[in-house]
Amino acid sequence: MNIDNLNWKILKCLQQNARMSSAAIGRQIGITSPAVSERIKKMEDAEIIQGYTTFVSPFEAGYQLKALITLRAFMGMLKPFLEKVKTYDEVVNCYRITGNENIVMEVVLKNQKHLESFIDQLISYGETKTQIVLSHVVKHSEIKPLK
Amino acid sequence: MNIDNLNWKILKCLQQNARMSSAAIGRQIGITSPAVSERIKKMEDAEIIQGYTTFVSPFEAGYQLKALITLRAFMGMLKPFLEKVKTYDEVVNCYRITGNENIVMEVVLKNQKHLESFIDQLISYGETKTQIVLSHVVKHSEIKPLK
DNA sequence: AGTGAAAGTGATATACG
DNA sequence: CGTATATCACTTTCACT
Repeated sequence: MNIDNLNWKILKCLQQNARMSSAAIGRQIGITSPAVSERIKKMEDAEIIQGYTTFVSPFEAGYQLKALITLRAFMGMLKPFLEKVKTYDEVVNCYRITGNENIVMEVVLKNQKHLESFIDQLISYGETKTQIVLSHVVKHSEIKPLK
Repeated sequence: MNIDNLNWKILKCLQQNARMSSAAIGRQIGITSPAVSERIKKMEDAEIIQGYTTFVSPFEAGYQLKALITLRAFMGMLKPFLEKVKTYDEVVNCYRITGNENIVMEVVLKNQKHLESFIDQLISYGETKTQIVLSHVVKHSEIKPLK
């Protein structure tokens, strides 16, 4: 399925505010709300739109630390880790990557003690490297059309 | 502002589907829709809720490669980079981190050629390390209450 | 802080260019 | 693929608790 100009305008609106009504989107781009709703539904069915989420402030939720943790899995420990990682509340994102290191995780933590106990849970799976996040410079910037 | 049990239930719904109506949330958690709307507005004002977004498939949008790029900025080049990075369409996330390396970016790219030209744009700011993302194992998992 | 009711607005289905 | 209309659902406001 192709993403035409109108759909890109809809995606721009929805990426900026997923709770925007079809009517409001329609007013901005110059079509009626049923037309917007139909286009959204088709993009959902085609999995161009993969879902809608809410950004909850980790800080306000009590997570005062953010870190990137890189894991170099021990022999035979990557597969068990890929299952286990889904169960950790601390892991917001987890990427499997090429190279000597296998995994990069974005994690949220209460404090240094929590970081320590979290890393302790990882040591059976492999060697870890921890980088504390000082600031989230670009946050989920929107996907734009290729030039 | 505190996040009580009811607000956590609302946040759970909204993190799973930001387009869920207040009425539908109310039915699930046992309060009326005006009560839900009011709680949502208060969490927005308190910046517990930082926004609502839509996941657009980078693949469907023509970005067939995802990578993590680490930057070790040259002396005096970090600040200019922190401004410049906001203008790159390829950068979905950018973190400033502790350690010898200053920056980790999650980037989406059309193909290897695009990766090459993107890295070329970075070399004036510092040394880069590129890790291709094989799979996004955990994708924006929801923020949950601390135990 | 939550309910219930009224008014306005939005969503959805259908018929039609 | 879009509009127009009608019906139903949702949101918002407000008086009340």
